[in-house]
Amino acid sequence: MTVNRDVYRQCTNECDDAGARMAAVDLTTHPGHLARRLQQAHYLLWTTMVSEETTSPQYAVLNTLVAEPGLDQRTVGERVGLDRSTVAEVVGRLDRRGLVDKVRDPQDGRRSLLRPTDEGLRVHRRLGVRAARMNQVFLAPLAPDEQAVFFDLIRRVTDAAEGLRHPAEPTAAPG
Amino acid sequence: MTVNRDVYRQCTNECDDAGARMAAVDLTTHPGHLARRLQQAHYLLWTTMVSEETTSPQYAVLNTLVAEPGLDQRTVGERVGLDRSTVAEVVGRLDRRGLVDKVRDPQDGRRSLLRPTDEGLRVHRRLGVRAARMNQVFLAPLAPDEQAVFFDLIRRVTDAAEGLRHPAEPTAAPG
DNA sequence: ACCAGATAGTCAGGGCACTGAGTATTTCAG
DNA sequence: CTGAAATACTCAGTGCCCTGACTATCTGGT
Repeated sequence: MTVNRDVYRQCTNECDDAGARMAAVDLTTHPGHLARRLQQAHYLLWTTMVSEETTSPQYAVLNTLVAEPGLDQRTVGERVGLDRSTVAEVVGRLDRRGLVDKVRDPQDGRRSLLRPTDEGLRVHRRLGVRAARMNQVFLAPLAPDEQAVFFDLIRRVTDAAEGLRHPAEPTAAPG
Repeated sequence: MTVNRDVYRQCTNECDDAGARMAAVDLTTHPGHLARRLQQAHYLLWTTMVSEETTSPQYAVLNTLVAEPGLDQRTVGERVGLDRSTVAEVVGRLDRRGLVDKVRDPQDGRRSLLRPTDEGLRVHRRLGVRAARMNQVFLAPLAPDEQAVFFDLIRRVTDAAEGLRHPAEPTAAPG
């Protein structure tokens, strides 16, 4: 009765009635928005429960180098899911703080070979304990079986999306 | 037989055998790492399928202003989950591109009141369609019931983590 | 009317993340 | 052996994201 299409057309700026609202979307059904919120929530918890100076990506890089000392930057990026530029920044910070050792590969002058220093190993060990604790708190709202589902669903979505970027690795000739 | 503890202690830098590996963790069991990967995967898909110039956070802000024109920055940040500084940046960009209108509140000189421009409404409408398509692609690896679980789990973890930051809003005196 | 505290926004600074251009090095075809 | 392509890295530019310090404004108690 009171609200018809003409009113809807007019009220662009003045009123904030059902007309304007109808055009908007519920962000809580947008996975990207949820992913960002999740990531932020984690960031916050990390800085309070794990470390203020060593960030989660830095720990990821350090962890990779503990697992496989002597990796070059490109491979590290592959392992943790970062592009060359970002890896360079993160490694640069770790290097400046004396947590990793960065040397030119004598065999291949393009590469920088990375390995954790003793201090890097110590930091890695210390943060590992704290990170485990933080993960427990972070995942506390989920039952154990839900946590498994949580991991599975996120991994599947992420892997599929990344697959869209790197279509058909040349393992064999496509049909 | 071949590998014992002594070897483990020595090989800090030279070899990358089981000893070093044992100290490292599997990042795929770290929710924070998965969250970051998920967010990046989404970012990538957004820029290719939705828009190169308007980012997902920008769309989130725009969408909020379409739903509730006349909001101030602080409230927008509350809605989309961003702090004041980030909101200021995002709004600044939207303003510079003429997608939102930013005026001083005559009633309260501290506030900036925001509303989408006509161009902002057009962009919002166009991106909404594309975003919906993108979400379908993004969530395609999950069955419909899994998608519901996906949303539910992420929301619960995120809400709980944010609850840790804002403990006990003063709605009533705690026990 | 006044001043202390709360509130909204800005700014500086640090870190993550990407693209695209440019450099150095290696590799491989001819 | 030589030049083109591939590769590893760096650098510039843009944008998101936070904290902490600062400014301007408003509010409430005296």
